Amino acid sequence: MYDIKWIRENPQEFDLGLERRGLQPLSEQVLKMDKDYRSNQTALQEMQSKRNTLSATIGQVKKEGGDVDSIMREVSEIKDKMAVLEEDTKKKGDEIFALLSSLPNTPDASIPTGPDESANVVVRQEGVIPTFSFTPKEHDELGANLGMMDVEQAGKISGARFTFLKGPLARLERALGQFMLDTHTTEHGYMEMDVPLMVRDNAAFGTGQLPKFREDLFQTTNGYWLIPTAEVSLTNSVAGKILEEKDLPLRLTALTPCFRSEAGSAGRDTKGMFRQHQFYKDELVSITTPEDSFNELERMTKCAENILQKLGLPYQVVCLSSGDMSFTSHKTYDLEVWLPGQNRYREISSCSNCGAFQARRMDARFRRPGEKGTQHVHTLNGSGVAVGRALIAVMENYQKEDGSIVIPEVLRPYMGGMTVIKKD
RNA sequence: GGAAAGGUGGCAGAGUGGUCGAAUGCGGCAGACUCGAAAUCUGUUGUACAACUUGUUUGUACCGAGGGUUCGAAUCCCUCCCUUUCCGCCA
Repeated sequence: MYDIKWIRENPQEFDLGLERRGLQPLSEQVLKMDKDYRSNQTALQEMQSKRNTLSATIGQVKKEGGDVDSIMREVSEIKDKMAVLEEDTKKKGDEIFALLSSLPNTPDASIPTGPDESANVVVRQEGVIPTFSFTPKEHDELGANLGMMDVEQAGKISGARFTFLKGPLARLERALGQFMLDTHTTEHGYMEMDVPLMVRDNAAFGTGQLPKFREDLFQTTNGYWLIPTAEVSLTNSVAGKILEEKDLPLRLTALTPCFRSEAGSAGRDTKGMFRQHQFYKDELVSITTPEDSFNELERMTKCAENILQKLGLPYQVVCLSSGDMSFTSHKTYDLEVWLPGQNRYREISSCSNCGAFQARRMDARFRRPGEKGTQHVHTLNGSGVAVGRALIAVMENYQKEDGSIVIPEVLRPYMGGMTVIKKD
């Protein structure tokens, strides 16, 4: 959500941001709407002021036993005019709000401009891509051969994009989630949170899923939205609040299931459990001051990277281009993990600085000591990391020729000391 | 799900149609007293938007949310949300 005052002061910057997003300039239209709205508002306020004064006079005169008929008639006339103006003003205000809330965040000056992922820039690559003396298999084949992954049966009871995991493989997924959560809370200073998985409209609006992306979400029969990421609940934990500067940054993490309809991705990644309607993800959220948010983005990305490093998974960090970034983001780094079975890097995490974009939508503010008024906080979110995809990455990177999977050192304590998963 | 009582400023808590943005207490901030602190005393203390003469200015809105009644609503009416208590059900 844009700050209308900022648009008034930086119309050309506003248009440039839209252009980099592949959209038409709008500043002229927005400023015209804004001007009309404000002149309406001023006229309306003058009427309200007059009405208030006259009404107060009525009270006064009545007390003194005077005659109030003529004043009441006067107020009546004002009221009639007000009703019309009021309606028009509300309409104008709603139109501006609807337009502004449908526009994506401005891309930061530091990120590449481009229409889509082709313009993304690889920032760095870490880890060693493993070599195999055999042709490495994809995770779904490995899982099926082990007898621990059943997509077919899941399809029978739930349809496409669901999976059963069994035995040690199910435990490995749980181990990954616990390992991530423990690492973020004990080493990275994040506070563990347990959050609602179902939210109302206003929360989904706050983080930017609504109104534009409702078709990507699942909704219950009584109107709740299933969270597509814990970002929704974690970030909205400060919705409507005025925080103290000394309490920032807030660093929050939660391990939750995520629910996505995957409406726009029919036919993509249909094999195995790469793209599911339901998956676990450890989410990181930071609430910061405006001056700290860019440093926090670097820090958050490192926290997510640390998980992949500890797991011994090779990956690259990609700075997303203006055309590939999500709706709410100001700057985004994706972490792409190496998948030997697919022989390429695939997204496993996305860390974004949303600036004040979400904070304005949910009215999350902070106060500086000694300063009057409030400012919106900056919000950041990142996957730290997607658990289902981490499972895939571990399976494919740690596979042996006989189809067994070596368990990474850091996960063994979570696996009761088990070192390898093999068919029994 | 049934019944009842409620939702007021950072917190507690008055206010049931007319200078109520809202008493009072606590907290916060500033000052006095003090070598300093505590106690005490004095003052001050919400948010957002708009306007212009950009000011310790003026106006408007905000007492859970949205509607309504009225010349005038924190106060009356309707709908919704939330909280608490009791009952029922339940992991």
